[in-house]
Amino acid sequence: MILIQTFQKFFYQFLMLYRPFENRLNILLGEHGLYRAQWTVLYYLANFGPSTPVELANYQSVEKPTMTRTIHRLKELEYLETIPTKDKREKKMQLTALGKKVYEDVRVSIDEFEQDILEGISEEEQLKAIQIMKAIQQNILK
Amino acid sequence: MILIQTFQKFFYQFLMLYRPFENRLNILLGEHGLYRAQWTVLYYLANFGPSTPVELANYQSVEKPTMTRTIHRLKELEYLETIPTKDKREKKMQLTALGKKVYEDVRVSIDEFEQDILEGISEEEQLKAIQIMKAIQQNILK
DNA sequence: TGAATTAGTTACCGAAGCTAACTATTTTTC
DNA sequence: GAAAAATAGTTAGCTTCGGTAACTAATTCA
Repeated sequence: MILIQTFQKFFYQFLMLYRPFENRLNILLGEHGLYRAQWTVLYYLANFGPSTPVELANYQSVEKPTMTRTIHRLKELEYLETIPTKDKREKKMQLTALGKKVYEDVRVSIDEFEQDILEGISEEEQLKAIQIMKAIQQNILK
Repeated sequence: MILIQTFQKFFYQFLMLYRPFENRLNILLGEHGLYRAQWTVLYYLANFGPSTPVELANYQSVEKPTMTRTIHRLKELEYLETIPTKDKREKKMQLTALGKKVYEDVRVSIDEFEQDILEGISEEEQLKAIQIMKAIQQNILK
């Protein structure tokens, strides 16, 4: 008789939630010509202000070349622009006016989607879950 | 003044946890010559018993061709075998003895990893989080 | 029994990870 | 202050793992 342990179930459920979430997210973003990786960059810049590729890459746990590519696509779309800094190696990025507008537009659809699938989960529960996920993330990164 | 709403934070944190988790998982699995997609199939068969590719694909929210490929790789490794059924279209899969052994071996490493990164999260909190993730998954799939 | 459905496959494409190796700056060290 | 080390970013090339379209073989339905 095999007993599935709680911690095993936890991560299995985590993976099982990720796939359908990303699927629906990509369909939604696709309507605006965007993908998940691009969206997370827009989100970061909109909420945390101008950043360099290295900051973005570290924050999102991807390698620099991955971030370079994502940023170049967003630049082609003219959603991002570089702002000069003292350090000439750095390329600090910020949203253009167009980028901000697109972010706000997409935000409306995503809000609707996210609120919809959080149906039945109280704000208190959401906050608790955020706290747990943050703690795990920190355990992984430390 | 912009206020980030709780539901936005929830999914942002969800995505932020996924990347480093998958990174570490893939490194761990890599030591055993496996990848995430393969691992989730082994997990399913070990815990839920023999299944068809369609069952696996539906359960994991991927398309049939994606599952075909993952299964073929696991078959090349001789971790899976087909068991005959009445319906000759079906290819019901189960773990071979080798597959079971590999699953158990990898399970030990993964257990250690998962318990490690759940440090500080009580079982009660884990159960609550599982329940929340399941509810969201069902909201997405319905 | 003929039509529709279902299981599985093949071929092909794309997003988004990765490493290795490079250039151009900046910082550190002696 | 010059040489060495470190850091930011890029390019090239690879892999995993998603997807769709189109197909065959078997089963179910009308």
